[in-house]
Amino acid sequence: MSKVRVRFAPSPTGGLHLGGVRTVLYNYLFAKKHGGDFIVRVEDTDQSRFVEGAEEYIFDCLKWCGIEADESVVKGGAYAPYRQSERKDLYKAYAEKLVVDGHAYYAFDTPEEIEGMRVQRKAAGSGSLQYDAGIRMKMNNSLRLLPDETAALIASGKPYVIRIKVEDNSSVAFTDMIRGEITFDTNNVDDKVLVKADGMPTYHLAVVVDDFLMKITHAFRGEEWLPSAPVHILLWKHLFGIEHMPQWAHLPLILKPDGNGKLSKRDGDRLGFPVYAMDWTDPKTNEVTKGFKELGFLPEAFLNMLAMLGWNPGTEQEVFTMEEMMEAFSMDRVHKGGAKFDFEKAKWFNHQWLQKLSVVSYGLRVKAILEDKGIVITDDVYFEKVLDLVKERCTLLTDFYEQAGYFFKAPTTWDEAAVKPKWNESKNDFFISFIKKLKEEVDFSAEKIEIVFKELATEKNIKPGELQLPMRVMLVGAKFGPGVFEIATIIGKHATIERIERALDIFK
RNA sequence: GCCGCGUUGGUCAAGGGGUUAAGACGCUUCCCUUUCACGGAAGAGUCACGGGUUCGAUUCCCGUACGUGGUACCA
Repeated sequence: MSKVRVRFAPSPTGGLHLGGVRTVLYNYLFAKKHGGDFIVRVEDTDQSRFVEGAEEYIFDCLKWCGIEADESVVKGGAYAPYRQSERKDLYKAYAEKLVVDGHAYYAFDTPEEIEGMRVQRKAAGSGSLQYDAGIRMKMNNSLRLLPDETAALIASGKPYVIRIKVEDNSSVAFTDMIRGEITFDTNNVDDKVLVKADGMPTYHLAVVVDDFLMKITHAFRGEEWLPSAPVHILLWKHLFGIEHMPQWAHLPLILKPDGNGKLSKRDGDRLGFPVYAMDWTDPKTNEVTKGFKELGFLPEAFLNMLAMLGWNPGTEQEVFTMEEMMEAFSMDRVHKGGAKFDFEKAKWFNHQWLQKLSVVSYGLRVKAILEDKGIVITDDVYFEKVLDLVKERCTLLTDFYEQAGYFFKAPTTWDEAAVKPKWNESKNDFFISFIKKLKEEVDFSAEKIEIVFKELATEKNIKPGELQLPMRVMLVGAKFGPGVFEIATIIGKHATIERIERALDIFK
């Protein structure tokens, strides 16, 4: 068997959606598992939808995911160029060949004429509104026109498209790696446009030509392409021979968590979770759409979560490294049905991965986030102590700031509602005495502080429990976080005393 | 409308003619913790429906329902 070659073929029209990343992943896993090549080909044949910066953004996302293409517009390769707009002239020749062989034809119909045909067919009660065998001999195309007329029309500069001629009363079948045998009746397949009036190929022609030229062996794409598969198969048959066609797999869709339908960017905005891999700024409106990266996801967790959304190894393992995924992945274990996206589960994956991270790696990532918030780490020993204590409390990288911010900045607001209602003179006394004792204390370990605290509480005849919450609020500002005495020992004697004194002013 | 694809707890899912129908997320309760998380334990919750085939169907077949995708000179 020839070397496995797969491709991801995005259109540079905006942010990179979850489903797109998953398609990348499955392609990549499959390629690497079989020692093959992963190619990224940019499908920019629709100039009207082209968005500035989208292509670069897609590659940034891949980079963040740690996925590098073996061949692409940035990397180059033996089959360059990898941008379809730069391959424009190539496609036309294949379409012309199809015309010569009788598998395609020139069509001069204007959009209005086509629309008119649809209205008429509908009025006549036809089930089909397609441009197909049932109607094409009534349309303005080279099938109906005399050769001279066609030639004259083309020579006159009349805009035209090239359409595939789909034979009726036939069937086309192929084997999908996920779904098995799929058959289509050609009566339901219309004469799709292959070359547009502007000379650009449509997706249908371009994928087939490029997959052939780039020697693609396996083609994986979203399920939304299934209905147009017969067109592609027919093209393969007419142009290159069905035996050279790649093996297809149509991946299940990722659905919105609530209600019905495919997950869209709008669902993320509405339900408060990201849909794009990274922040995407629309160049026209400057509107920013949140990405998983900026929200505090680890790429490993993001990919892991995506892998499990539609694929399952059949074991109980859920947390996978890229290497483990490559090992375990197989296309026949990909689900047929779409899966609803669950942000809670996504966060669970991130938590798992965060805990797997080494202190060094965790620290590096967290530092960057803190710096964005204006906290610069100067004391690494101190930082590591904090990290060790707070590490497991974070689900997202960005949680670290709220979970540990008080280690770097004294609180400026306090949860007074949690303290004041039960605050009294004797508690105030306790803390004043406590400060005194702390000042004398040389051993400022958590254990020692706790002993001092509890002894003093007993002496003053107050339950330690009633004092711990106020103490926590004094040090943290709120009622969360690790053990109070551990916090105290880390921030140190000076800061502990200072924070208690400060809060005492507020509480009284 | 027409065509394609799909349907195991709320969600992701394993399984597959005879099982107490895995596991995970979420949820509830308890333990840990005089905070909040984490962690540990327990619990509730399911084979869309109707016909076949079969000794037996959640599993196979056929319908129905529902969902989803396509039906563009978009990808």
